[in-house]
Amino acid sequence: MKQTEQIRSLLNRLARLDAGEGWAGDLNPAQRDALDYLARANRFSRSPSHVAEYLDTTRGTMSQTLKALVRKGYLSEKRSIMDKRVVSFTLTDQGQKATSDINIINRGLDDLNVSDRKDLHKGLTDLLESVLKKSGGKAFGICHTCRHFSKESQGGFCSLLSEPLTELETKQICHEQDSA
Amino acid sequence: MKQTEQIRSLLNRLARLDAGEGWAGDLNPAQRDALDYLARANRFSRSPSHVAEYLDTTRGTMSQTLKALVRKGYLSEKRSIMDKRVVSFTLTDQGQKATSDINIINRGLDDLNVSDRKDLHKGLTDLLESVLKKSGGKAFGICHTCRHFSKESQGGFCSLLSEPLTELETKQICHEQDSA
DNA sequence: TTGCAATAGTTTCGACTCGCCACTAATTAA
DNA sequence: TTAATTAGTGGCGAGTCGAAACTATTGCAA
Repeated sequence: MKQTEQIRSLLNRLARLDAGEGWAGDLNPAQRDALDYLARANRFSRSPSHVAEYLDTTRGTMSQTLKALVRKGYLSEKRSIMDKRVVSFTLTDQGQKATSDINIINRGLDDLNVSDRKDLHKGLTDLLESVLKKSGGKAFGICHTCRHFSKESQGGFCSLLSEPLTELETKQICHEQDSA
Repeated sequence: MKQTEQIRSLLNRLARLDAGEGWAGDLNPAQRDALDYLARANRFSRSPSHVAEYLDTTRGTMSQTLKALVRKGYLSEKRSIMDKRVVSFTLTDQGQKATSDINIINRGLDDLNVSDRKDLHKGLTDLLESVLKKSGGKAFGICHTCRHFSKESQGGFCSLLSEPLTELETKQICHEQDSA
């Protein structure tokens, strides 16, 4: 068996072990993935389309998942005033609380030493980058690593959207992020 | 965001990108995962229970998935004579053909250099080992790395099952595998 | 300005996974 | 010879999945 196939197999198996724990509470893995994304995305990146693209699924499927999360009280929904087609989601207190769970992958990573963990992080980051390049997918990187970002005394500024950014926002995921 | 959370997130995102491709043909990701496992498992490790445990799901769910794979012509089913409760699956020609697909993760890995790929492989292997230790899961490792295995001129021998093994079988996954 | 294409989101469809639980049949232990 | 265990199946309700049809809004261009 080729090494690349082994790596792919390991990746999938670890993700399945993670998903097996994703059923905690009344959430399923897909709902948990969506909630985790929304907890880390900035205010320009919280629409059904963005979550769908990040999680590599369709808008239709994601619409259902988000509807379930709203119904269960994890998210609240708001229509944009600027563009009345756009919807944006925010985590409720219950949603915030649900994102801080410790799971089996985190506990497993505690056993690795600092250097190995750093290597693993870099390896996965590099792999994701090359996969996204080949598939044409967006990076969904962190705001302050973007070529449209400029730092200011308090937070920063996005030259693409012409918007000032709070300190917190500069550390969140942006769907427009494009590495400097 | 903590580094362990970032790693978990990367793992899940890569697995989702892989799963997105898993819909190739008339198979869905769960069916493809089961088929991939069966293609690599030895003759003692091809029952619904084994696939279910490997993929961290229930026997009930797996029973359905395997039934779908038989119906679609990817697997054939055989009841054991020794223990009439036991069922074992074998890949048909169509099943064999379906396992050799190249996918986006493999293509992405081609961009990494040999050393980084080796590090990634080791990092994921170590992580899986420590996760399995914490969750009490079985390793499902390769036969010839097992403490019950002894090498012979042609293939080997399993002292646990008291069975001679062909050369090919010593390189397959065994549900009884326990590292030497 | 009207008229049409593009975009954002929703809904419905059929196939299927998922955990859970109840069930049957076969095997093993007491 | 019961009783417990093990292997597998089947059904339930919730929900994911891609695909496709649909509404509403926005943007663009003639």
